[in-house]
Amino acid sequence: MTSADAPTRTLAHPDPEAAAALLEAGIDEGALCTLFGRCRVAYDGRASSTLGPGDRHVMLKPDGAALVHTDEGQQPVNWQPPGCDHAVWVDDGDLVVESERETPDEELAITFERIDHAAAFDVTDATELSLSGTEEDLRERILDEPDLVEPSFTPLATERSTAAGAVDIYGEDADGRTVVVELKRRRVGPDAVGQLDRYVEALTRDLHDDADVRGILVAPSVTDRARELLAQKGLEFVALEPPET
Amino acid sequence: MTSADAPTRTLAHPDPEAAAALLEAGIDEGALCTLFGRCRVAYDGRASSTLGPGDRHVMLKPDGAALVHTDEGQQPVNWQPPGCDHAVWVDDGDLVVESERETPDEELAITFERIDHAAAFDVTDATELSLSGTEEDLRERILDEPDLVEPSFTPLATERSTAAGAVDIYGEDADGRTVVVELKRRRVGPDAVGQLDRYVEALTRDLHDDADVRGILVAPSVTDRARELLAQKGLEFVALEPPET
DNA sequence: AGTTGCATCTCGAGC
DNA sequence: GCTCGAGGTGCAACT
Repeated sequence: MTSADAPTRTLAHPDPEAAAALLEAGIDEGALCTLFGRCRVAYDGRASSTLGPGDRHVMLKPDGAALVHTDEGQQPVNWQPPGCDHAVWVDDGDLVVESERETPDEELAITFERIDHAAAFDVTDATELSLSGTEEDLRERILDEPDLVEPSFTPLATERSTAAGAVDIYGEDADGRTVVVELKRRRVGPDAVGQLDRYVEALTRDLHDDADVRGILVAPSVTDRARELLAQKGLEFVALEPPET
Repeated sequence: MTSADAPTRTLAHPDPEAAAALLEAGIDEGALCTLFGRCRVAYDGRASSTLGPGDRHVMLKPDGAALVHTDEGQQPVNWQPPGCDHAVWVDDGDLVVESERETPDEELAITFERIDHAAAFDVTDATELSLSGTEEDLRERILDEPDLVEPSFTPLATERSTAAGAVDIYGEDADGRTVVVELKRRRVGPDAVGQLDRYVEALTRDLHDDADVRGILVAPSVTDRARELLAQKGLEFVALEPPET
């Protein structure tokens, strides 16, 4: 492991200048950089926020993302999306990390009054995540075995576009009636009913032949309120989960 | 800074046993722990996923959250929510980090074949984020100055409950007609129209006096499709943003 | 514990 | 670039 590769560089309790040098080099080289220490954070863009002094972990990604994590929560307390430009400097003895973008105009500024740790990691990761149990898996399950929706259900198209958007599965029932199927990988609430209702209304309008269009919500389960809404709208529910594999 | 405090402990290129010892101690003491190195990841719970070998940054929080970050994206490629139990051991020469919870039963397993860096940070952060530009700010703006919705609009309640859920602002117009206002802090699409429509229908039903209920969507702007849906449903739109401060 | 809706949601696909 | 909907969404408030 030669220093020319310099795959990982760390500094314990660096002064602001040393930390800034490490970060600048790391950002320049496409490294993933981290900081830990006591800092204040200010954000302004789609909204605005300020955060007083506290110990936090900061990550700067080579794609321009920035993350500020406290000791709690899965979500960062402050962040900046990929595509931002990171900049670092020393202001009045404090290390300042700024990450900004345009469209929308957003800026995140982190001011460290104490730096416990700084690091730059060379990172390569071409591997893609393999995920199962998604809505797409549920769709494939139904296309494989349409009777799971109801006997003699016939899928005719997926992602069929309507004036209200694309419906998950478009098909017809044993009597030749048009059926709109909306899929959800998990238990559904009122929003999913509204979505299905929009599609059914749009399709009824599109077909303009007064033939009633059936709407079926397919999900593992429904909340009470969603079930009431379904009844009100004359829509149906079929309990079905994505396959386990 | 004494070793009894041990506020920050780091290891460069530790062997699996040393890393495991650091992590175990850090988890035990409520420290925020990080790892960087080449690893594989497997998740099983609400869905299932696998991720082949690659360089990633792993964070274990004292509240039980776990985050696996690659070089790209704001979101972790794998994670575990707060409330999980972290466990660490060495298996066949590899460091294994596992984080699991029940309700729902979920498990995340990270296997390191190379460890570049391990750290444990003592972290305290009582500071709360101050955020502005939210939907609540928009609501307060309207309650302060109801004419922003329309002249002589009178708010009567916020979060008024209906059979379809709580409406943002419930009030009446200059003619005494019931008005339902749905607020959005940013540009709205079809989903927001569906939401407003649900509330208007529920309230019309609740009041059961055939007095028509007006529905007004208040947001910075609307998409074309949402505008069409509003027209179809006989709902209205008022352009208004959250205050800048 | 379950439900509901907001979020600086993020992210990807389609247009 | 915008739009739309999925997401292992997370998250807080409320029941």
